[in-house]
Amino acid sequence: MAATIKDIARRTGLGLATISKYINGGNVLPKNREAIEEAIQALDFKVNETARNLKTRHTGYVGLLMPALTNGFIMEIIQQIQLELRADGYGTALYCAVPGDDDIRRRTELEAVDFLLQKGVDGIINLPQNEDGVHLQRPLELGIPVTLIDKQIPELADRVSSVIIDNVGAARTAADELLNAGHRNIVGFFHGETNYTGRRRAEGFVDALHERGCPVDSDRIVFLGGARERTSQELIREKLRQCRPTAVFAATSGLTSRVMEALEAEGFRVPDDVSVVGFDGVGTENGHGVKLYSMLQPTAQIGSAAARIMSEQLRVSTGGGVPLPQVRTLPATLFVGNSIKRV
Amino acid sequence: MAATIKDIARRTGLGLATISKYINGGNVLPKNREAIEEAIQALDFKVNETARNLKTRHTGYVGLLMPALTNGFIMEIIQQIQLELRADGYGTALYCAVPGDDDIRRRTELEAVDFLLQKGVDGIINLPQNEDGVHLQRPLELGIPVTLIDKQIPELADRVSSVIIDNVGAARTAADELLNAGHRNIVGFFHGETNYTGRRRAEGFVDALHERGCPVDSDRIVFLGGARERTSQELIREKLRQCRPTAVFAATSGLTSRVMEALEAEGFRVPDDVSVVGFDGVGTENGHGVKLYSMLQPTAQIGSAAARIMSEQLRVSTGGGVPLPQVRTLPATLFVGNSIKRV
DNA sequence: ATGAAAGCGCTAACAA
DNA sequence: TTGTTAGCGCTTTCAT
Repeated sequence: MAATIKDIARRTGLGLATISKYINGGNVLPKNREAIEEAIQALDFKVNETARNLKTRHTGYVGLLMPALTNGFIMEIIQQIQLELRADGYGTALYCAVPGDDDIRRRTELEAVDFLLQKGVDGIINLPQNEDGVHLQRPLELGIPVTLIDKQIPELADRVSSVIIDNVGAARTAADELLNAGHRNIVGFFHGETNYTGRRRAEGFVDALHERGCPVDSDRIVFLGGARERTSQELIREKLRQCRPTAVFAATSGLTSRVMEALEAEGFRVPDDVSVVGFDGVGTENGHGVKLYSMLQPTAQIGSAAARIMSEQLRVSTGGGVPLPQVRTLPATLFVGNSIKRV
Repeated sequence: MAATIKDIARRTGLGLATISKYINGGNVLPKNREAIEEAIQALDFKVNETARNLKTRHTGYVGLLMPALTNGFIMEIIQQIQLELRADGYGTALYCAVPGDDDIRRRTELEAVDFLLQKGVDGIINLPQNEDGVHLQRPLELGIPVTLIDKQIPELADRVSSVIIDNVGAARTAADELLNAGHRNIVGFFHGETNYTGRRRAEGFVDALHERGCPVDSDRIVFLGGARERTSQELIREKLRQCRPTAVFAATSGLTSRVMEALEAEGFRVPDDVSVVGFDGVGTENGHGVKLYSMLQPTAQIGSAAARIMSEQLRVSTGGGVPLPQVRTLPATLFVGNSIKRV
């Protein structure tokens, strides 16, 4: 049986309250401090967090609610978050959704929140699927802090913090790179017209074209829906045949792979026939000479910022202070490959 | 304030024990059952797991102790494990180590166990870095079940279960494929001579060569150490220059990438100059015509088996029965690419 | 600075 | 089957 503070109290002849106080960093007479420390050593005492939690109504866990673990972006963020939460003493209760179409992902996210609430997490870090934030109503009502990753939810802007990248700027940079190389027939592939990041990136893409006086053809702004890989592959190929672009921008890691496949299937060579800028580092280090230009998201910093904000909110909700919801916007960076040809 | 069983008791006029019994699936008179259900609905009652845990000495969390989240293999296993643990009502307390050399990884794994123990997990699923299992002594003494992934620990064979793949068979399959294509000058790259999976795969590789009467040149069995990427890249290139192999086998996802880079740097074309079989699906879908042959590990099944075994152990440690440590060996499968040329 | 005592919400004897 | 009661290990007033 593990030792309890009762054992420490007995061994030192002190009262429970004194032991408890010491453990929690309170002031204790030097000689008592020594006695307690000795006893803790001798009995190998560790506080029972469950008992403490019952009293304090905390659990020491932060729920990390993410989409299915299917790409490096999510993976790196998770790695960083759990690392930093741990440094602050928090455990990471991981909840990755099942893969599926938009609708499934949204629905499972509701269950996810129930599960995490039932487990009693102190806070939730979430890369949301429900972009209206319905799933966060209950946690918020219960006073459980929420930090968003990758997306903002306007309806909740005054109650939750967000860590996002400058999507508009990222897409703009990508487009600029292509424009600078002289391209005018550029097709941009975006993920989901109803998707926050998809919309923002399309926005930046269009902005850049406008600014440079490049005619914006709505036919060349392509939104592809959810996880219907089969279909989107077809759509990409169709679009390539139809537009015969000299350059393409893929605004997502998944789209980057699919676009590359489609290009190959349609007989486009990179960069001779078509220049490419991708996303999230897909194709930047294949061993075949071609290294894709890519917009790289600062995953470690995103995770880091999210964990830090969460810790802060948690500290605040314990002590005093005001938990101002904040928005951290981080820049994406351009990976310079060799997949762009001047024309 | 959330409702407690006390509230339910008051509202129904029943005793605490009856409510508790009902909640835990005990027999209750039909009319009482209805009353309780009604009250639960009305008061939106949810059991306080912390309080329950304090009493039952469980936490409902399984610690998932993994190396740094740096590749798809680990990612897919984590995805599956947390999915299945959840289905059994368990939360997943994720602990991914910091990246680093072997020594750092081993040391951080010790801290990891401390952390998880302190958080009070009911069981630990672990892809071990300390191949002697020192880090698992304490959990085992405390009666906390442990399930290993990817590696076995002989010293602990009678106390922990393992889920592994048939490493010997996988390497043998890879080598056979190369041998069948007529290759005799084959170099195999393995991860760490002191590494469990590295050794097993080398074993299978050598076995296959032997069986086919192919001379086994110890120069062509190359072990590369930890995370010193810079150096191992150099070593690979040296080896390629020295042996001028017509075929290579890379026994790890990381090695597959590095070997491909080295081949490119040394001017080997795949498959014209050299045939390649890799691991874990790296390079199987790059968009440039060459699709690497690869040994694919059944990640979902590995995760699934690990979670199932853990659930079983947990159930057993709660109730009766004997938690026989078991070893599940799953086969790897060959992905057929176009990176092998007959000679 | 310290100690006594109450109680967090639940489970599990034990009695009825 | 049901209710009473005694804790699980800790924190926290409130006296001292």
